[in-house]
Amino acid sequence: MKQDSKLSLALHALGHMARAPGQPMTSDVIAQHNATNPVVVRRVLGLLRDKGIVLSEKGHAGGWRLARPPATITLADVYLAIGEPFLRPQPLSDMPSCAVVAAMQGTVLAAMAEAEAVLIRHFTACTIADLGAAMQDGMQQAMRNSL
Amino acid sequence: MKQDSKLSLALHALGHMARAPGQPMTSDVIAQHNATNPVVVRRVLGLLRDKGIVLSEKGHAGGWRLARPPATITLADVYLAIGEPFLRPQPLSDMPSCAVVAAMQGTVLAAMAEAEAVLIRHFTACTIADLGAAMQDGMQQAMRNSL
DNA sequence: GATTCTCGTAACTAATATAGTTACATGAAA
DNA sequence: TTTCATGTAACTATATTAGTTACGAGAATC
Repeated sequence: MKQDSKLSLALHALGHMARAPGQPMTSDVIAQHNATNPVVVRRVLGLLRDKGIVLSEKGHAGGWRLARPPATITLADVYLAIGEPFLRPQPLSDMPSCAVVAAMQGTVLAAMAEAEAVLIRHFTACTIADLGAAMQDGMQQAMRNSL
Repeated sequence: MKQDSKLSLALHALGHMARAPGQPMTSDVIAQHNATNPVVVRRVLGLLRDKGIVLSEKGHAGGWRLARPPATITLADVYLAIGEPFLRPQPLSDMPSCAVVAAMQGTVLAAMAEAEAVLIRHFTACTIADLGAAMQDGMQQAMRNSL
């Protein structure tokens, strides 16, 4: 797989679920869509379950489905549920022994925090329903190739 | 060392150079300031040299020094010279086979690009001279502990 | 000229993070 | 009872990054 894999895996799965809410998808099917392993899928979607974004059910006709209407789930919800922010402002040392380091940290951390805020603001403006809707829109071409 | 180590190593070194422009610092001294190895320092500062930010000289009284006045070197210059952006918007696949993936990529990449732009805008507003100046300002406490 | 100091760089090792895999337990429906 | 699905631990594989060793080359000093 690739980098940012958790977020893209999650969004991909949720986008499909948004097209058929209530109908469960198995880890196996999702794994095939993403060319990865069912266990990896469970690990990632487990994070979303902990945040009340999806539900999982065992046994026959079990699998994963949305816990809420797709229009109420934003990309920000998913991004934050994954818990691996792109920008992670963390001081190199809590008590910098050197003033240059302290000045540097302050500036860099502030810039990172603001960039992360911009990221989340964008993600808040987009819902899972929007992702699912993309398939109905003028993208029949891609739709034909999709699983 | 830690993550973001190249940028912090570079800014730390440049901050010190800004205090005594023209006076070279050796890789060894810089390495000690950062609890790392002289070779690592040369690798990082070599990137800055390629971008005309610092100069290196061999032999006696050699070492590293600023190639330009500290007030003309912004954090953005350094950040870009390092070549390891915090946000690296890169498509997971150039020709997504699934419309959900395509929609997701578009949204996520756009958000990342904007966040990166915010980051660079902040970094452009701060120069190496500002970092060096932090030592003169009301931080004598930390200054006493610094090398 | 020989020595010493410094960077330049290749090659290797170590540490870390991430993803992938195997294996097995648990629960639910057929 | 069988089958299907998740839950999770433990291990392996891979990639990235930093650290290290070693040695070459240039420049100043002795």
